[in-house]
Amino acid sequence: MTTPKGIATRRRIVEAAAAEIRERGTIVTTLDDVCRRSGTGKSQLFHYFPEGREQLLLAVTEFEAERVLDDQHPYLHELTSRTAWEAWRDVIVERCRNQGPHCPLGVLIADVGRYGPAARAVTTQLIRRWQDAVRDGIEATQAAGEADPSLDADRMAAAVVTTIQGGVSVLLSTGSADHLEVALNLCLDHLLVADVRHGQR
Amino acid sequence: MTTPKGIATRRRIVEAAAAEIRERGTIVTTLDDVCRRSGTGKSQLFHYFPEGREQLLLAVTEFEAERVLDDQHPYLHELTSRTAWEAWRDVIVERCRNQGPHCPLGVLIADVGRYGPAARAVTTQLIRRWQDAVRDGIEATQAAGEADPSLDADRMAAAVVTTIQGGVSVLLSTGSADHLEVALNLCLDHLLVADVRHGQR
DNA sequence: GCAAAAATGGACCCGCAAGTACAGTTCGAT
DNA sequence: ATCGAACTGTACTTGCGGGTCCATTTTTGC
Repeated sequence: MTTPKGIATRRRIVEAAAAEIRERGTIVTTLDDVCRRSGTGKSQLFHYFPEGREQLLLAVTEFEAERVLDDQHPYLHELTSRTAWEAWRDVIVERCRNQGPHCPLGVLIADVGRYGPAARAVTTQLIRRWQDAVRDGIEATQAAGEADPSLDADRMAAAVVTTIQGGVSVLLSTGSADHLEVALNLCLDHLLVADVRHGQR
Repeated sequence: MTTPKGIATRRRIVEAAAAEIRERGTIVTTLDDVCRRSGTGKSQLFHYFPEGREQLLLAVTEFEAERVLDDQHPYLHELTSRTAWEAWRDVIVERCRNQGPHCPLGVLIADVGRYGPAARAVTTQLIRRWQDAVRDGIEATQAAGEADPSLDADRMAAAVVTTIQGGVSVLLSTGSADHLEVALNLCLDHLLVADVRHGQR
């Protein structure tokens, strides 16, 4: 049905679209932009995405969701100590600060995820998967005795994910990642068992 | 320059646009939709908003921001006791749950606030004002001895606002307000001095 | 009452971007 | 080598939505 060449082309289209959307936003990204950037024509685009724009957007959503999870994977799988959590926080904050409004995650949730129910399903699943990974981390940390054992891990994970979402949301509105940092710190303070340092920052 | 009648018309236009946007989203709301709903024609619209769509969007942003703050005002100004905080939380959660994706706040931040720097400035200011109000509440609660006095009120307020944002953001993606509730609960747990009940919910 | 300004109705224009048609080319299996 | 399927290029159509024009009606200040 599809040759390697076809697969490669399709992939190029999705990547181009994802990049374009990340850099300039969903609304302003046109199919011609995508074609230009991927070095293809509309005929290819509609060949691989017969349903047109919406279908492409969905593919981009899935692509970016995978990217986000892959990106987080190495950190999420060693969340067992306070230092690991703080390192993770630093990565997130620093990445958001650098990428600003081009953060894939932000674009994904706040932008792409609202183009039809299919895309929403993908983002919902992304949140779920992410939350699961965080939950595992919390449980591991509790097992290691570094986190408050009385906390419900899944609820705490939900709160963490929500907090990140909020930080990104504020980032998109104000351009500053400070809220993200502050709110995440608060989460960690609440999660990790109190030790010497209990002031801010 | 403008007669009462004109003011009324302008107002109708803004309200119609706001409603349309709340219900169906910014991108899909067309000027003709607004005209139809407000019972006016394009000529009026461009009479009152010579700069066109963008100017209207800005007016809507300001309008909705004011609505949100007015809506919150009665609750925000008596945040002094644990019960008051919990009542406030309930109002927010319940309101979001009912309105679902039509929550003005959510649309405002995640949707409208991204159409041009002017609108973004308005949402930024909204966040700032809201955060200030929450901060006042936190300080009052601390003074009343019901909140952890070692917390930096402004930072805590930032975290609270961020959390709400996140909850709304997740709501828009998944349609569920559960994350909002869980995350807000966690915030309150962290803010209010520990008492008898320390489990979840 | 009456000019001037404000308000309104509705037809019109125009550009853009999504989507289509179709012809031509490359590939891959036999 | 060849035939059919997969792939690609280009030119086109079309609908929609932002924005304009102007003629007409209403309101306001005096």
